[in-house]
Amino acid sequence: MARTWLMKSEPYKYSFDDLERDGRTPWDEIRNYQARNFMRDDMKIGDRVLFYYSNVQPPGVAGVAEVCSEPYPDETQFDETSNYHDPKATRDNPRWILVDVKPVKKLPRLVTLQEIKDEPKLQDLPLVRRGNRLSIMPVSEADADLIIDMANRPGPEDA
DNA sequence: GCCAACGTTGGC
DNA sequence: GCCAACGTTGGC
Repeated sequence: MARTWLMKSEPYKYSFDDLERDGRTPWDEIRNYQARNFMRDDMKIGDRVLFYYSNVQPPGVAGVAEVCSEPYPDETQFDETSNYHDPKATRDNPRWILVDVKPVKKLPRLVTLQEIKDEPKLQDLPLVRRGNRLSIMPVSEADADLIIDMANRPGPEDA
């Protein structure tokens, strides 16, 4: 049974438009064990992904993507010139594992964090809970469906 | 730019 | 294995 995930990206580094241009991308540079474990242990090809814009004004969900590879090592951990180089990682014993993601559809508009906070049905989303710093988190099918649905309705500022 | 809330590191 | 110090995330 396919699941849904929310994955954060800073759009000035990598946006949904970039993903559409590239066709697919390795979800690299994740250096958090919990986020890695989701990719390594729980994600399956075909799982749905909500592509979330963080660290911008306003933050929110911009598009739908899909997991499109088995887990494999993040190349940036082996690159000594990268900020994400991990001296303790080796080819035989890689520490950071990722999956590839491909675009499905850009949402008609951004569903903002504020809207998600204002929606009573979405209060169980890890995103709106205190101290959420996870860059990858599971989302229930119902919550994901609702967020996608919200993108097809007018935003609060259009009301 | 600030800072709260977290995760990680390393000395002990 | 504890925990203080430090670094990072990310909304505001």
